[in-house]
Amino acid sequence: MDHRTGPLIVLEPSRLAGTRYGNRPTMKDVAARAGVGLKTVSRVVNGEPGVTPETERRVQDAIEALGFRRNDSARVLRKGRTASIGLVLEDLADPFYGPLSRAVEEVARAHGALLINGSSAEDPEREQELVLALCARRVDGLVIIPAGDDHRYLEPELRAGVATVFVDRPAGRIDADVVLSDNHGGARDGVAHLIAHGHRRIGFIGDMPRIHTAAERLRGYRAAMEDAGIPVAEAWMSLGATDPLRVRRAAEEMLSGPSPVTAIFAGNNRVTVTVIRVLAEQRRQVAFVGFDDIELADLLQPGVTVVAQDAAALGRTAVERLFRQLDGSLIAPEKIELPTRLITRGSGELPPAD
Amino acid sequence: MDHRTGPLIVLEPSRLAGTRYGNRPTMKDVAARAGVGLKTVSRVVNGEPGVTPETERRVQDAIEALGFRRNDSARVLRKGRTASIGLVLEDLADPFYGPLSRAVEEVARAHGALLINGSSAEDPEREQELVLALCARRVDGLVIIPAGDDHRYLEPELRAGVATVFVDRPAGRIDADVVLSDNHGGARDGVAHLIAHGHRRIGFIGDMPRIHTAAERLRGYRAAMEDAGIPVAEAWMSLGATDPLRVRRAAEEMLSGPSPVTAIFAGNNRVTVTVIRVLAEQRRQVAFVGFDDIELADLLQPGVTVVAQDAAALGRTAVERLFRQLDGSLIAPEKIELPTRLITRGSGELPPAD
DNA sequence: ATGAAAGCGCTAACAT
DNA sequence: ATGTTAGCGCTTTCAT
Repeated sequence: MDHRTGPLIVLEPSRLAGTRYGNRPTMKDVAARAGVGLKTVSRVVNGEPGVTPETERRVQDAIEALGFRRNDSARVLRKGRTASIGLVLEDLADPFYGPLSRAVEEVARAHGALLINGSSAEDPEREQELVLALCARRVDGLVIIPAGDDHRYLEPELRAGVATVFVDRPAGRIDADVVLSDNHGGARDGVAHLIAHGHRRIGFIGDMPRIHTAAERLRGYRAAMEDAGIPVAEAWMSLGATDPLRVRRAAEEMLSGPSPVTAIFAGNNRVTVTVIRVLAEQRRQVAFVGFDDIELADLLQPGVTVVAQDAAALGRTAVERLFRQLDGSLIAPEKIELPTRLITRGSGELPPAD
Repeated sequence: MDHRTGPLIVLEPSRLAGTRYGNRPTMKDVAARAGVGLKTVSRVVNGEPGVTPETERRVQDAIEALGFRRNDSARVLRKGRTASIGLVLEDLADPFYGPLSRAVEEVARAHGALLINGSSAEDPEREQELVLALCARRVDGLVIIPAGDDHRYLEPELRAGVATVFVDRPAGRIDADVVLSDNHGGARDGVAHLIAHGHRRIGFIGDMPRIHTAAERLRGYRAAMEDAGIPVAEAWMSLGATDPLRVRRAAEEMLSGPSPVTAIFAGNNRVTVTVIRVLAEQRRQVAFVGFDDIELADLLQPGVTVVAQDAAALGRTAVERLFRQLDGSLIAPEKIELPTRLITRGSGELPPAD
């Protein structure tokens, strides 16, 4: 993927045929009906002073009679601010992003801004497409959970003043605000927890290695193993897509053979749900720790020990920083790392089976 | 809440100070730099024919040199279509809405439209605020999971041609497209399932009665009981907020006393997670069926029997209908009801404890 | 207190 | 093949 401006027509109205706004009334229409000037209508609509109560009433009546609603497209064009921010994430349906989106929306709302939301489906080109479409709409700011690792295409936008914060994963090849979880430390703690409970043959199953969080968590795994002086076998590590088939195969492989792993560390919540299914089918007890908390983790037998990150805090921190960029109270880009928390529920405290 | 036009300033840019677009280059700037006319730039940017390759290259170079990005606000103002649709739901963080949002986004994307997303937090006023803000931005269409029960405030918008589809719950006091699950039938089937397994004292815990789905599911419960000739005690039914404390108390009450319920039917996924926790603490085995499927329901002991609805299909059906409204191939509003599916996993097949 | 005129950046319609 | 003009609906500026 290059970062040329390229064909600018990213998202086209396509089949959206039809009449312009279905002939909506404008301020001009309201003015005519109320027998006042256009500017007076504008004053009333925007609650500006300088209108007698009597005039105001006439205008309000006209507004209601016509079903007038201010056209914010025109307003935005004139004012230069859209009061909207864009959120680009990987998949709206992933439960990890639910609380994050909500946190972003809440803060945006508090600042009077709307949220435009899009999924990259973990595809760097689609991420770029989306981000540029949002920029074309002149969103005031962007919260990006990046799929790609080269964001130089954003340089003109940053220069033009689009507030931008990257979340969950760092920006690539540009200098920008970033809010992350302590992926390395969290994974290291989780694996160290397994080691402390007597495990030495520990498997790691994670997402695709090009994803920053996956790579960092793997590093954390390696660090914990090295700290304990345990040499890591290649067969204990499996990175790749998080679809159930791939993960299942990876887990089953680690659990078979002459010296199977006695514990598994899962790199994210999608991996966790599949690994737990596989472990439930095993005769032998296998210890487990997963990155990301999941709903009902406490009710499974055994309870699922996890390294939890605070998705809502990630979103909140990011968007708060974004609005501070917008009001000019922020100078240099920064990297913020939020701590993770080990929650012990049973699965991570099982002893080795052999 | 009235449905007057009211103060139109719903979401204001507030503290979003700053310069207009940070002085972004316009087509005029590009034209000047490339030494061509404004319209030629427009042609290049929009991939229209009638530009020699040589001229096109000059324009492209100028675009890159200046970091130009078309201002879609201006474009929208001229064209009358925003190529965006609004999705108003209850809570972005509720796992039920994840797949629904994603389905809406996917179809929107296929039609070249962006998604603007907002949560009503189950507050009718906030719903109206959001919807009207979206209308002011001239979204081409709205997908609404309504919190309120009076949508007459939308009449001017509908007349103006804003495509609108209600999902999960019906529209109130206006004639509009609606896509629902078969809440009544699903609940009736779920409760009948419990009855078939020998239960007679069955509790129902649901969401607030003013929410359509909650009321319908309660009706389904009553229907099943009546079909079986079982008189329903008031103490067996509890409707209210879905916060864990309220639900816990309701469940514990039904399970205590001289003749406790032997089975519980939960009205939605939020209720389910709490009731399952309560049941896990009971000495006695209590049968359970919940409305909405939940992740890992198959791995709990016993597996959780549910009446599943297809959230993605709800979203997809709704937004597809919306685009058919937009391209004019739709005439009268319709009510579409999608079937639910009973998934037996164990908890619903337990016999009565007494 | 009210209004007229200019112009935000783009596209449509019409020249050349 | 390319450019000119008008105007989308609003806000800004400046008169009255």
